Amino acid sequence: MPRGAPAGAPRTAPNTVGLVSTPPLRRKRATVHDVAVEAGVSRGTVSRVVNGERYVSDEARVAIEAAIVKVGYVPNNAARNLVMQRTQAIGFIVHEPHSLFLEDPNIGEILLGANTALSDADYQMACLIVDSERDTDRVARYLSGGFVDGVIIVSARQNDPITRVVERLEIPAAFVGHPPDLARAPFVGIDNRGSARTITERLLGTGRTRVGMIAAALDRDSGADRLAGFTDALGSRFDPTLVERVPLYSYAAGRAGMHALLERAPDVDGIFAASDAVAAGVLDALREAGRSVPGDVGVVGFDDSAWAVRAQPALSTVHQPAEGLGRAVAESVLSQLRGEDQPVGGILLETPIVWRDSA
Amino acid sequence: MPRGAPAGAPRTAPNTVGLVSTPPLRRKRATVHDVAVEAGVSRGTVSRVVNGERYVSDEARVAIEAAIVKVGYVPNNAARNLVMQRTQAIGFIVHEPHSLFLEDPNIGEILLGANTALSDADYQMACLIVDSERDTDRVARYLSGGFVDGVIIVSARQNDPITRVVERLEIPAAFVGHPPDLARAPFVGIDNRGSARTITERLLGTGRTRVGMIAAALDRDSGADRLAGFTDALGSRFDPTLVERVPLYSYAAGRAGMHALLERAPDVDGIFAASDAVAAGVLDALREAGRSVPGDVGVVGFDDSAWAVRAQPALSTVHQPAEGLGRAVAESVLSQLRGEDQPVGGILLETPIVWRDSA
DNA sequence: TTTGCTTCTGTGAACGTGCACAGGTGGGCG
DNA sequence: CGCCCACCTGTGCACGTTCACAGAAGCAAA
Repeated sequence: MPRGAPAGAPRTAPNTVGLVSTPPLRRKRATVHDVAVEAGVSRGTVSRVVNGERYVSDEARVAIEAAIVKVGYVPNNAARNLVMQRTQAIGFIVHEPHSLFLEDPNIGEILLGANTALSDADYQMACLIVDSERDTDRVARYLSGGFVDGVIIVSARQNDPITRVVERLEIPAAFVGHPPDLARAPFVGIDNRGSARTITERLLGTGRTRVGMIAAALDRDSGADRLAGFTDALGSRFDPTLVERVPLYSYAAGRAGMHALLERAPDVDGIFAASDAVAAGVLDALREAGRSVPGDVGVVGFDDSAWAVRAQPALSTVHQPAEGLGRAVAESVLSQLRGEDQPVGGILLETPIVWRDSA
Repeated sequence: MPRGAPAGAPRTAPNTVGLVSTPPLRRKRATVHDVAVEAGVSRGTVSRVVNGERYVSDEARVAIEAAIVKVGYVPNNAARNLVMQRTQAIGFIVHEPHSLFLEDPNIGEILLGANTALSDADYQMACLIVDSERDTDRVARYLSGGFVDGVIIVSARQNDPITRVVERLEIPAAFVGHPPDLARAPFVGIDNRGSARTITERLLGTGRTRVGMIAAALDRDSGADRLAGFTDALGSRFDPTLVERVPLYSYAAGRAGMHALLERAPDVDGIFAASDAVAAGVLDALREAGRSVPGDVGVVGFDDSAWAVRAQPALSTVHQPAEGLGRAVAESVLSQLRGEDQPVGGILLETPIVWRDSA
């Protein structure tokens, strides 16, 4: 990528030197033509230098590079986009209510990671947050309008109308998390099932014998996979009565779920919570029931979010590399744009376990 | 006059009819020219209809509108931006470490609000997160490159180099929070001082006699103003030994600060924490020191973030209309772009007090 | 009839790029 | 010498839009 170096000397007006005072309006930006005149070459040669093509003499190259810094040339994106038939923008689609967008720390980190990768590649990120039905229409129209070259989709639902639009338009796309109804779309994610199995095994390793789970969001692949991993780890010791299902990855759901589970199985001595927020609710429920953690009950969470360090005691949990996910999903879209063929089956990132005080 | 437009018949490819099967590549988007042909008018008239200008006959208008939906015309942004000399993008600059960007709930909400207002006005938002020195250079170069028509700046520091660049380039800009070194820049914010005074008065109204403050981020106007409001409320009763200063609006800083304050003044019975995150740290520190809340000590926070409802007990706090701030700051930039003159002195939004259980 | 004004329409010229193509040089090889 | 090829350069066109301008039609007033 050519980087326009910051201008050194201030430019004088290109037109005739005269007495007419230049009005202090918008000073015009230097174009490739100005650079060509300054360097004594043609537009085409400047273009070749700017885009790093072959077949330019060293003499011309140094003259042009000097001219570029002298006139302070920066390529005009609109003109370039027009002729190249692209927009140099990637849509970042989040299909969540606004409130969850804020409460879920992962989304913010994914956004950050994606933004970093995109801006490194001189792409812009267009945030499209889908909350209401109205938003769905708006985003669908936006996508059809060709305002973006590709899209990143976070937390798509089953039968998501947005996914349909993307599919129909054949826009390069990549998902965070596995979209169940689109087998062929590239995605990045973590091994929810394997990670859940591993941390459950660690929890079992502390000598617990009655280990239960607060399972959440079973309509998502992440929720279902975490439950599956839990089941894997327990093997023949698995007891379905020790699993409490709650709808959302939330503090409130975790607290309510734990109360319900304690009612049913007071002898439980270990809990795998489907997320850190759920685990925070579990901790409070246990405290309200007079159980100590990790003395009476060991608790582990999932995500390694701000909840984890903030909880009391601090949570043992699975670290989710959210920023890395964002970076990876952006790279995937960028790679498609470059016309490279994609790895089948998606990419799974590592999820180290962080062991703290709660188990 | 639409002269015998072949309405109805499907359009064949413009090139020679032959046996060469059209490759299933990118289908070309309809242009203003296609619409003109379809409606039997000229490009200029179509342009006038699209941009809602005067001097178009009703006859032509309906024909063009029908043609637009028929061929599925969407204006090409790159072409429009090229000729209009604009980018239709607004930079959203956050000068914070990545970690704080995530921990501070306000920033996410401000982003959301700004994004809503911007996309309603058909503007794109380009997120520019300044963390390292390297980022500063990158963003400065980006701004100089003319990639945005205006900027929104969140939490600028004193002597911020980014602010300098914006100033020099004379890009339309608006700040969230008052930038101390730029008297003339439009900004939106809240009345930190007044709000701090009000909630401190409420706290005093519960009968507390030894009320202290954990003051944070005194290098920002928000931090300094909150301390000033606290001082205002106490008047002659103000005791400087009851103020503990911490660097950041963070949980950890709040907890450490409260421990330090308790060491110095064990008889404190009320605390105004500079933010909810700080207040959450204060609550934990008090619990660790064996004090009950609100029994022994009343605690109030600031922000009404997710921390507030999540804390135990739930925090009494000042509600910060973060989404509204985002919307307002975006409107300010948009208004400048329209060439309207700006209200001097900035805009302050209302900050209702939310009274919960912690005081 | 001429003149002037308003309303409406079409046309050519930008805007700043990238790319295809033509053309020019010089050297190696038959 | 003639030919081909690799290297280098300049020119014209296209991308899709907006805008300024010219011009036509209709009408009212001189």
